[in-house]
Amino acid sequence: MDTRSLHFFLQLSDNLHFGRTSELCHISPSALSRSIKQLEESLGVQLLERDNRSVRLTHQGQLLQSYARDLLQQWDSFRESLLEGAHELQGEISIYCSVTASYSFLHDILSLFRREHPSIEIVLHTGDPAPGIARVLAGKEDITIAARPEKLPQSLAFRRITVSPLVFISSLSDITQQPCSAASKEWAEIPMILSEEGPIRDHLNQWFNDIDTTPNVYAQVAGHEAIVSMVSLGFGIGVVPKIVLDNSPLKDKVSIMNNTPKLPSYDVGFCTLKKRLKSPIIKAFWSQL
Amino acid sequence: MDTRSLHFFLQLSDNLHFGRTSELCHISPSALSRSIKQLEESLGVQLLERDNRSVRLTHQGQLLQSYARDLLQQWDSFRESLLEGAHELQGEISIYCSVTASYSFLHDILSLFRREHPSIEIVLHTGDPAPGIARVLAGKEDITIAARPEKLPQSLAFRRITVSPLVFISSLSDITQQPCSAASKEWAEIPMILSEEGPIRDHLNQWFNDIDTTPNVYAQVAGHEAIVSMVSLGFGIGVVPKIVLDNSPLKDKVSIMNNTPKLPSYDVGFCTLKKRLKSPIIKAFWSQL
DNA sequence: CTCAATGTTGCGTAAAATGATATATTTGCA
DNA sequence: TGCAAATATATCATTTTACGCAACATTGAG
Repeated sequence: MDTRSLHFFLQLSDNLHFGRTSELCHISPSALSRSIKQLEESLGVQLLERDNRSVRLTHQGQLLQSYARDLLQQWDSFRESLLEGAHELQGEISIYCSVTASYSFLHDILSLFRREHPSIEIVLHTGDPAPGIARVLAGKEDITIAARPEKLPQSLAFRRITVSPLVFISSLSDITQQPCSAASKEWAEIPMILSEEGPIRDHLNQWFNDIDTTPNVYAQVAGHEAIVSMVSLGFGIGVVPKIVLDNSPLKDKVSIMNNTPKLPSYDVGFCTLKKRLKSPIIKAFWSQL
Repeated sequence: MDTRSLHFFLQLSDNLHFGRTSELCHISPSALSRSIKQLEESLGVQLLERDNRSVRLTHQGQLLQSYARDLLQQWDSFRESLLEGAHELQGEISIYCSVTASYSFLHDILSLFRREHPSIEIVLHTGDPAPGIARVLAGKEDITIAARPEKLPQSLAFRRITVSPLVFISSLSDITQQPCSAASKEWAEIPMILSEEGPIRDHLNQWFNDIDTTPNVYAQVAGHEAIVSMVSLGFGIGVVPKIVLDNSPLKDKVSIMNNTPKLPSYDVGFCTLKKRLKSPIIKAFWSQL
């Protein structure tokens, strides 16, 4: 079945005349005759009773007439609705980031994006940003907000949002001595609250290595917010990007330590697969950053 | 749009893999690729985002997926219903005859026909049988019950039901003298109630011509039943087929006259266009007679 | 860095559709 | 009764379209 044949049939069923119909359809009479015959064969029923002088619809022909009318009309409507919808981008975009990021950067960006592309649904997952890049690589998410890793896979596109220094934090009420220089061996004794994985953990491992010390890991947690929480309770010293602290309701409960050597800065930004940028939806989001 | 392309698209949208889909559809990958591309062009929207490694549906693709599923399923259902309906004859058959005919012959025939072909609708028009044949010739009716005319047009098929003598009838209470022989000149005085047209009128004209008389026409009416009615009221003498009298509730109010010369018999039967017998519905009716 | 996987494109061939013409049949008219 | 017009269909040469094979471009994995 194709729409062309149905159009021919409809036209023919209206004026019941092969010659006139073939002119209206801009085909030769023989082509029309064959088209109808073929339609009848594909359906297995006779649609028209032909006489050398007249043409009339059979019962099945009448049924097809009304059915085909509906079908074609609905198909046209559907096609139009597709085209209308094509003018504005539609679809879904999934974003993975930390709670902090969703509060700080993402809110403004999403509200702007929503205004520009109201038909794109945004699926937001929050959690520990450390596995964000892995999730993007695995295709589980379109975009993540994450720290730029040491070596960015070539398949990834990265757009920096901000640079935030990594800071050591300790509880205000903590009576533990605060080491200030790399020479101090007291680091080995101080309980540390660290990320399980991710660039920060890598940096810290390097940092401890530089001062020839092995950290005394009190707890490994997932999520920067949890680190702040545990530090504020006096469980130990933690390391978080300063921006996490700025957005934390517990920021008054902890203090920033001024250690040397400094940790590298936390390069935070959007991250997606380069090939996903070919998708108009992702591209629209990306180009708005 | 044709159903084949839609089937391809549906299969592809399910497993999102050109290679596997092309095998399932028994076509080459290139044919599949081109078919989808063509579908996209005909709709004016992109249905799938292709990557050399993956395929995913766009928003419009998802819309088409659900639409096409419905469309194809409904089309299949419709096709089946057409085929089911094709086993038994369906349609309409229009019959024109006199009230008498519908009472006498038609009832039994129609009840049998109805039992054999319950899906054929019967449209019954009753009236003066004289114009019946003209109506059939004009295509206004499929079948009529009528007297066989002197010269039957070649395009008509005729199947006799019965032969009924034409009889003169007069009112029982009528005091007018009843002429019994052709010699009588009194015919010219007797008021006659005649059909407007039709074979009976032709026969009567001939009959009066044979006895060298011109009828005194009191009334020209349409419909045999009306003649009986007027005769019974004593308005004059009429001529009707005997079968009309047999089926008339007024048959006790009139008497049959025994005149000479006799009128020819009324050859009554079914009549239809020969070419209409090619229609299975008409043929079914005809072959049942 | 090479290899395998995958969608797409070029090209030659096969199939299908098309239009012009011829044909069979019927209707209308002289 | 016979002839011309009308009409759907069969036939055949031509054009258009679809198809499959092979080659290609791109990408991801080991």
